[in-house]
Amino acid sequence: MLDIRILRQDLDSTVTALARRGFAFERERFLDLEARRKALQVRTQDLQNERNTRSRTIGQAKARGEDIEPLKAAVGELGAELKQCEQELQELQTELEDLLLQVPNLPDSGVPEGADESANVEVRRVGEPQPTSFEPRDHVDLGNPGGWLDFEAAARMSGSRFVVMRGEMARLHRALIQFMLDLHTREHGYQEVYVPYLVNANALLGTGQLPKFDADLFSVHGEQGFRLIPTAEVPVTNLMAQQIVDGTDLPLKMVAHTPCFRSEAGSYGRDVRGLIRQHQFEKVELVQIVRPQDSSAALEALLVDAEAVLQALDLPYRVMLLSTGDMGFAAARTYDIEVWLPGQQAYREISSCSSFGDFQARRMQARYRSEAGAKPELVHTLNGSGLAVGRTLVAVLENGQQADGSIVIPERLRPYLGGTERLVPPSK
RNA sequence: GGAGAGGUGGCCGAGUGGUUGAAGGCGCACGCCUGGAAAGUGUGUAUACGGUAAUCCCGUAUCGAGGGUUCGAAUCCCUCUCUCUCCGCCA
Repeated sequence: MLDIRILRQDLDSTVTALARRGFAFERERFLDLEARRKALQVRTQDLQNERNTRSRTIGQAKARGEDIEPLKAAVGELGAELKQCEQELQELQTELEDLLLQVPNLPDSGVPEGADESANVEVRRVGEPQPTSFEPRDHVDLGNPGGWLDFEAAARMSGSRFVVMRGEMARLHRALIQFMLDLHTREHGYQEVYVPYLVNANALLGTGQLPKFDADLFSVHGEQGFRLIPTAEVPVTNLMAQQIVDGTDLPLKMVAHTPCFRSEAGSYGRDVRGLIRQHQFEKVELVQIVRPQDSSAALEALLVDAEAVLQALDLPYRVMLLSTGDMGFAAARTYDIEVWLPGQQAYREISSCSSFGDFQARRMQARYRSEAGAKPELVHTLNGSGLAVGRTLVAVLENGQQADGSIVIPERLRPYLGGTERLVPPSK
C-alpha cells in the first residue's frame, strides 16, 4: 500500500498519478476521513493522558494510605467518553486502512501511459521464428498422440482448464522444472526454497492479492481460511513478513518451483483450448528482496535471468514494457516476456517481471537496517516468472515440431531427458 | 485427536494489579583507557501513530492476537493462535 504520508503531503499529484493507471482515488472521502480521524485521535489521546495521570495519582495516594474513593469516582466520569472515543477512532482507522488497501501502487516514472496492452512498448526482440516447410500445428494437436496431453481425461475428473500428461510429455514437463531451477541456482545465484502451497489471508494481503482479488483465488474448506497460492510470489515474498534483516544480508535472491492455482473468474472463453490458461499449472518463480536504491537495477537483472531460460532453450521471444493500464495492482514497473508460438503465429506471455517498490513491504512490514543501530527501513521487493512451465512446454513443442509430428529437444534440455534428442509420438 | 508446559525488547532472561517501555545480561553504537588492539570502564541503545514542516520536544499505543474485569493490567478472567514435551495416528 501507499505511504499515507504522501497522500497527506502530495494529495493532488498522487491522485493524478493514480489516474494515469486508471484508478479513481476517492479524494473527498479520504479528506473527510482524515479530518475526522485527526480530531478524534487528539481528543482520545487527551482523555487517555488524563486517565493515566489520575490513575497514577491514585496509586501514589494509596501508597500513602490515603482515602482513594473520591479520586476513583472522578476518574470514572472520564470512562464513558473515553470508551466512546476509542471505539469511534478504531472504526475510523479501520475504514481508512480499508480505503488504502484498495489503492494500487504508483507507476514508476518511465512507464508508458495507456489504458491497456495496446500501449505496451516493445523493448527488444531476441531470436528468429524458424520458418517451416509445413503448416505448424499447435501443442494440442502435437500432444494428442498416445495421450501425451489428455485434456478429456482431466475434464472427466476435474472439468475444463486441467490437463493430464503421460509418458515422455510428463517427463519433459518435469525436466523443464529441473532445468530452470538448476540454471537459476547454479548460474544466477538464487537460493532454492520450498514453501507452503496453502496460505492464510494475511499473506495474500501482504503481496496484494487481497482484499481486492479474492475472486481470482481458490479457497479451501475448513476453519483455517486457507487459500491455494496463485503464484509462489505469495509464500516466498512473505518469508520477509514481519522481519527485520541486516542490510549486509541484502539482496536476497530466491527461486521456488510451485504449482499455482487460479480460478480464472471472468476469463470465460479466453484461451479455452490447450495449456495456455489452466486452473493448475507449474511455475518457477524468482523473488528478490533488495535495498531501495538497488531495485531499478535489480529488475533489469531479474529480467535478464528470466530471459536466459528462453535463450538456453533457443526459443524466440520479445520483451514488453507494460503500460500503466496493463500493470498489476501492486506493481510499479513490469516487463512481460512473450515467447513465439508457431501454432498461434503470435507472441504470448510466458513471464512477468515486476518491481513493487515498498508497496508490498509496507503491507507485510518487511524491513532492513542499513547499518547496525540504524532505524529499520522498508525493503523493496521484486519477482518474475522464470518461467511459467506449462507455457514453456507449449513453446518447446511448437517451436521444436517437425513435419512428422516429432519434437526436437533443445540441446540444453537433453541431459535432463537422458540424452533424448527428439520425442517421437507414440504410434498407436 | 488426548495430556502437559510455554510465547516479554536484536538475542537471552527477571517481573502475579500502581511513576515497568519494562530489572539484569549479551549484542550493538559512541567515549575513556592504550603506541595500537584485547581486556577494563562510562554513556547510550524498540517500534508505530499523533501534536508539528521537524532527526529535538510532548503525548498515545504496543510484553503472541483479540475480548473482558479494574480508577489502573506484562501481571487476573475468557477465546484464539503458535512453539515445545509425552501418548495416539500417519507419509
